[in-house]
Amino acid sequence: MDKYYTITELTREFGVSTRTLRFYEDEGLINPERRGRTRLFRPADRRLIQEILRGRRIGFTIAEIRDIIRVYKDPPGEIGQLELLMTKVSEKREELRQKRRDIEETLAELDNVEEACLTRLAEIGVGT
Amino acid sequence: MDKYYTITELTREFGVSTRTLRFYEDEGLINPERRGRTRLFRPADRRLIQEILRGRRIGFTIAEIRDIIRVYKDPPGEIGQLELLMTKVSEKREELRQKRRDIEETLAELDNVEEACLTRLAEIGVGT
DNA sequence: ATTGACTTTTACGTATAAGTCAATTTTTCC
DNA sequence: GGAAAAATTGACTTATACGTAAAAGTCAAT
Repeated sequence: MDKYYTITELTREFGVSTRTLRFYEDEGLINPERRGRTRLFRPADRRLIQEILRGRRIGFTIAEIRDIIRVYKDPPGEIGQLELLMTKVSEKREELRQKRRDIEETLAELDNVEEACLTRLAEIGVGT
Repeated sequence: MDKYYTITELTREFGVSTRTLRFYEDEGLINPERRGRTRLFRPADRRLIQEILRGRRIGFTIAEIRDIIRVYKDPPGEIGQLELLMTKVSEKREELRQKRRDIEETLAELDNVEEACLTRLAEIGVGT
């Protein structure tokens, strides 16, 4: 049987527009099959879209996401390319760790904001 | 004495341009003092800039950063406003937690990418 | 064969968050 | 006090990631 998805099924599941998925195809991130002109998304495409959106949430650019995806499909054969890629991977890793720290700190700050709100609410609530 | 910083000191420290800091001022995120027309940044401004850049790294928009900053300066007096803010805080918290999960997963993936590279390198290395 | 819901392509438009440039002040330093 | 360095402003430009509109094509069901 080999299940496939229509474009709108996926837009609904992931909360994106058809334009977005077609854009990702134009950018070479996904390559759904076709029946006539209509795109047929396979489970593999669906998983890829999940990855793309995850990258997007983290703030990767399309180009960066493309780089990462490409390695899975087809790790480069040239030593220079491989080393370049590994350097990039290291950089990304550092960047992500920094982001994680940023997130931790901001989460702590949100706690403060919330507390300030509660205090203020209490002040107002008592007075009335 | 009360130390203050010039705009270029801060641009160097944080790796942003003067235009960026002025942009943040235009957007109402910071309010450095002036001596004549020249901006004088106090430690408080500096800390604020750190926060702004942290927010930026995480991917917050200027508007969102402004919202968060505003609460510190001046928590709103209206109950409705406070409740609205707390709702936003909750949403942000969820968003950040999602982002943290995304980061964890992507870090794990980068490990795989790296391993694929190493494997490939070994393959090539042995053959030559 | 028509309706309705969906999908396609192409092309141009838009918002965000700055970056760039150039022309002036302003400050600093000797 | 005058040159050099630094800072300011306004206007314009840029890149990314889609949005939107138009004009057809597709398909299943009535």
